[in-house]
Amino acid sequence: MSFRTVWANQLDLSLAGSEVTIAGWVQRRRDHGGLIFVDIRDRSGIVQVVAEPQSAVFPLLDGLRAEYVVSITGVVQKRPEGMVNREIASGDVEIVPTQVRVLSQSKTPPFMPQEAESVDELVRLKYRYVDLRRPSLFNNFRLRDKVLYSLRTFFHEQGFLEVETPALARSTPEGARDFLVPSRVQPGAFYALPQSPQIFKQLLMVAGFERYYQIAKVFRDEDLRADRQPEFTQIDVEMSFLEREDILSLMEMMMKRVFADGLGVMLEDFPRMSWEQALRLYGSDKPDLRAGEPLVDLTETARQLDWDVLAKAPHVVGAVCRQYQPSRKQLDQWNQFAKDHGASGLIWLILNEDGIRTSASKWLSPDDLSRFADTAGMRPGDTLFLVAGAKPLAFVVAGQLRLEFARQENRMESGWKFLWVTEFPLFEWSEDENRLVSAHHPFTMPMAEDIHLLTTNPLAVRSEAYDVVLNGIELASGSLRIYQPEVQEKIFSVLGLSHEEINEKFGFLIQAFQYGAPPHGGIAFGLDRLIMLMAGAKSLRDVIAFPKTARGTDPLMEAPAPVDSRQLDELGIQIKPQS
RNA sequence: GGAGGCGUGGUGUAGUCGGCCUAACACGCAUGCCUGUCACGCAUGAGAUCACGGGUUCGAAUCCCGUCGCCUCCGCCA
Repeated sequence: MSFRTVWANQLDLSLAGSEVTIAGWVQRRRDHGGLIFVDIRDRSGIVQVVAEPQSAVFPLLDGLRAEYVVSITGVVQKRPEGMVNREIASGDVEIVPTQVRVLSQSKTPPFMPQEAESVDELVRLKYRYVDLRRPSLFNNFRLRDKVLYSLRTFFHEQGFLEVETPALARSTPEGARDFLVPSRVQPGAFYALPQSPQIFKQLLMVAGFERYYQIAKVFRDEDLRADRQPEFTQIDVEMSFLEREDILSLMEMMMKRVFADGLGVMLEDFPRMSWEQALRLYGSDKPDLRAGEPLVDLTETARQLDWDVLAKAPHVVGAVCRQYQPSRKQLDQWNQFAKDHGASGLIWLILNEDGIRTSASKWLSPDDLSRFADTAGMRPGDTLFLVAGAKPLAFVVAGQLRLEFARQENRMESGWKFLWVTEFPLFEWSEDENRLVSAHHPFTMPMAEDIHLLTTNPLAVRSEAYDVVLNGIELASGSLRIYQPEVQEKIFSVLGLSHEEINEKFGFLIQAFQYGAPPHGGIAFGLDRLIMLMAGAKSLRDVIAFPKTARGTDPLMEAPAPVDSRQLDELGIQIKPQS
């Protein structure tokens, strides 16, 4: 006797009269004294079982409680006239049981799966297996599986090999804090869990694998957010003998395939934008194209003024809010918003049929005002916010204002707004360390036309790096890699790494590149973020089966946890008392 | 490292400017009644260290100090 012959959502009128066996959990029991209804839930849906007192299995149904696991055999019966439930797939029918097997009893659960939505997340994580029973969560994993299947099919068709790389690797400088794993065999030495399989995948290119991918777990010991977990999954890709364009179009094809297979959505071609453009047009390296029009650069218009605050500002950036007439209080709030984000203040212009109101009426003539309004493309009813300041700041603040306005006023367009951001700077200045650091990572290839600036003006050097941005979220990041050892050494020296450090940290990579490295490049997508966006989930926790809390703990296993002193002894580790 | 929000039966909340709280309501749970429900209905009942520790007070869920936990954001995340 099998546990199950059909899924709950397969039951419909076509099966009326036939005998079936269903298996699942008791979702609810409705006891009418003489008549008992029991809803049975499996991962496909729900079906109603009904029994009258004269039924041989009536006492068994009577004894069922929430979340008992049962297998029920019975005859599918068309529901009486007017008793159809349109809410569930099997709502036309019900099962009249002939055999009820209680496979497993359940204690009263801390919460019912169907009410979990409103339950405290800590409780849900502690009883994650109950939480995961609710369809809305389960469906995220169905989608995740679909996407992974689609990805693997795509990669396989395109000649990629799925290759696993070590989880026990070595700590590398630069980048996020590593999770360390002590070695027992080499006392005092540590492995590091990979922040990405970066070096391994490049070594695979040197090895001639040509096209590699991996659904790779990676680890970063940094503080967490709704969209950040300490361990997460990357779609890691690397390929040889391809130009940047080839890589971008292949990866774009991949995303289109995934959205078609996963959601039935046909994506349009992704627009391209340089990092410089992204900053100037959206004040961000991950523009959200749903949030309306780009910023307007009004620096030139400001130059003509007598008023130094604007005329002498390095940049004056405008954000146009269409059909928006803010109140006095709202204007104050926007001003505070700008200050909170580092601007010295905010100038506003409100255009109406009867003229322009402004916070700068003392300094700007009517002519000045209309020049601004014209240049910014204002129409009656619009509000223009101006931010003056230095290069990144003025754009960034205006960009954040643009975003926040769209959010607050519900102006976000719907849909999937992808874009490529390219030509990132190769280096950034680190105030903390008082030195240049890699913007992407130290193996990123500089753009050929900028190589001559490496020593003279390194901050102006652009790189062959590219990001995929979806709805304002960084989804993927990649680059062409340096494959000439002399260029790599040059980069290391600009980064201020000594030969000893280079040899100690990256010697193996430099050495590998001396044995025939092909031109290569790659990219890594955040799989969890992708699924989160596709599923419309608010947190990564909703697309990871057993996620960690914001403090990095797992309430279910109660990890991390202290270990036995014998384990520490074996590792030669002593715990310092907390000060 | 910093900021904010939250913490009251199993779950969700009310009560929080000190007393009428011997802590309320809904869901859940238990028992009984009920033959067409699907958030079944009705009745009865059990169930609470008011996160933890300290303090103020005649009196603390409520005020003060500290700690812990959860969530969100900034820093951080090549």
